[in-house]
Amino acid sequence: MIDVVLCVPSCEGPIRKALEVTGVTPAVASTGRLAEVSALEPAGGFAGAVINAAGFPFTEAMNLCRQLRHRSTPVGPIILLVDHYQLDDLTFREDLFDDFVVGPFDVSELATRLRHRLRRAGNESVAARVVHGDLAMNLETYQATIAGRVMDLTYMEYELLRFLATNPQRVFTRETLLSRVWGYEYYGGARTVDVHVRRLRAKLGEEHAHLIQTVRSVGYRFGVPEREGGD
Amino acid sequence: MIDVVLCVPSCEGPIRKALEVTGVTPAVASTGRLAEVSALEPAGGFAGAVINAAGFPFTEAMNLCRQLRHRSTPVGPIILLVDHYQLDDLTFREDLFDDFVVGPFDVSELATRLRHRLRRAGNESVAARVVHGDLAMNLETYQATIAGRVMDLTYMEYELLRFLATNPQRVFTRETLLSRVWGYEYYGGARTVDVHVRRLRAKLGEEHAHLIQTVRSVGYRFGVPEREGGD
DNA sequence: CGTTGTGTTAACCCCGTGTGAAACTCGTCC
DNA sequence: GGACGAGTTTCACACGGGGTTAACACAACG
Repeated sequence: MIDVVLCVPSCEGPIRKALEVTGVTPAVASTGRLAEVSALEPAGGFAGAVINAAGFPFTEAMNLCRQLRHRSTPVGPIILLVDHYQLDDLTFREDLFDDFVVGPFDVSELATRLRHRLRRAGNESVAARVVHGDLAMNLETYQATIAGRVMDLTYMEYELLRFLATNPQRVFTRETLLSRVWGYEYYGGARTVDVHVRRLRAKLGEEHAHLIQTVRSVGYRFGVPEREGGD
Repeated sequence: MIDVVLCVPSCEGPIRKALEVTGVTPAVASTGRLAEVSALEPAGGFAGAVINAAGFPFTEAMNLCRQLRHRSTPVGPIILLVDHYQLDDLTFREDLFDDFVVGPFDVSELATRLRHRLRRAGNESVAARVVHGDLAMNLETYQATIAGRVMDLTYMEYELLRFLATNPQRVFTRETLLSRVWGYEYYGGARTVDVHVRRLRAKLGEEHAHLIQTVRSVGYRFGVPEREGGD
């Protein structure tokens, strides 16, 4: 399951970067009205919220915090982005938020705080992922699932599939794959790639084997087959 | 009653100012040895701790955090002072501290965080137990049980198992484990991890040995090898 | 002193990986 | 259309390197 973090009123620059690094998906609510927020909410609720009180009337931000806290389905940790001059306003409002960052916002600090709060809230599944159709690869657990079934991949198989899946629809020659997946100074036969593709297709299973397509006399491509000539 | 906050290794400049503003009394421990710390402790225990990891060997600071957390009379919130380049080192150590400030240290931010954590203290508690399947670890008494049976773990075994169990499903390289569990940079000796894993597996017993899985040419992972949240 | 915990070294074992050859498929040329 | 060849799939096997294991060295502690 992918964690969704509420962002108000926007998710630009360092904020988006920090969310990416942490491995969570932003849901942007520009106004911060409860109705708008609720419409964005995933089934399991938000994993957390990042509220930029610096680009927002401060009392509105506080109201939003209060409302989020009082909902029936509770939101995860609330992180406030504030300017330095707003620090005093936080006093006696400690219960409305869980952490805060002082601008100018730094990507690593923001990411560290996000991770800190999410993990302290018992959220284990903060992890970078590659998801493409029925295929999901968790980069931190080294596990890949196809249509929910765990694939038991070896190291090289995993690396190859990861490379292909992170560049869907693109065709790679065997030489490119060898240099990018195996290493730049790898010296070996091009047949190696074929065999690994074959093993991957076998583990993907009959119905998903076509996810890796052969482009004759060129190389291999990952993704659902497209119509020829449309690309 | 006056709140006393432990300060390591010193309490100068903005730190002292922030403590004054917040209205708490500092107790300075220059070395951070547990004996020195205990001598300073007031009857009711420390209200919190401010540990300057920037002016301190980082792993020593982490060890101090760990020891403070494991004491019978618990310390209040632990706030870490770090330099920007140390942010990455905080990952996977989220349980050891409650908040942090990135240098150069600003008086108002530090004071705000102190106040925030002190007022929130009691509301949130660090899990004193780690439970994962048949494994239960009591972080205060250093006891671990597997399927009800007490495991007689040594310090390092316990720390390694705790680290793995608090980050289930995630794969760690031997280097990461060495730096995060052992705490210092290691020269050679990656086999050390293997041996400790082997000893842990032996103490887990035949039927639970698989709780620590080997991910070939990557590292080790804790957890049941079942399907993950892929859908 | 013995005991216990911890890290190192080296032998052993096994799995993943790469390779060559055979079988097969597809496109092309006569 | 059939023959041919280039490209691809499939298979079996050998090798090497990573992992496991046991035994040892050494420090800390009583």
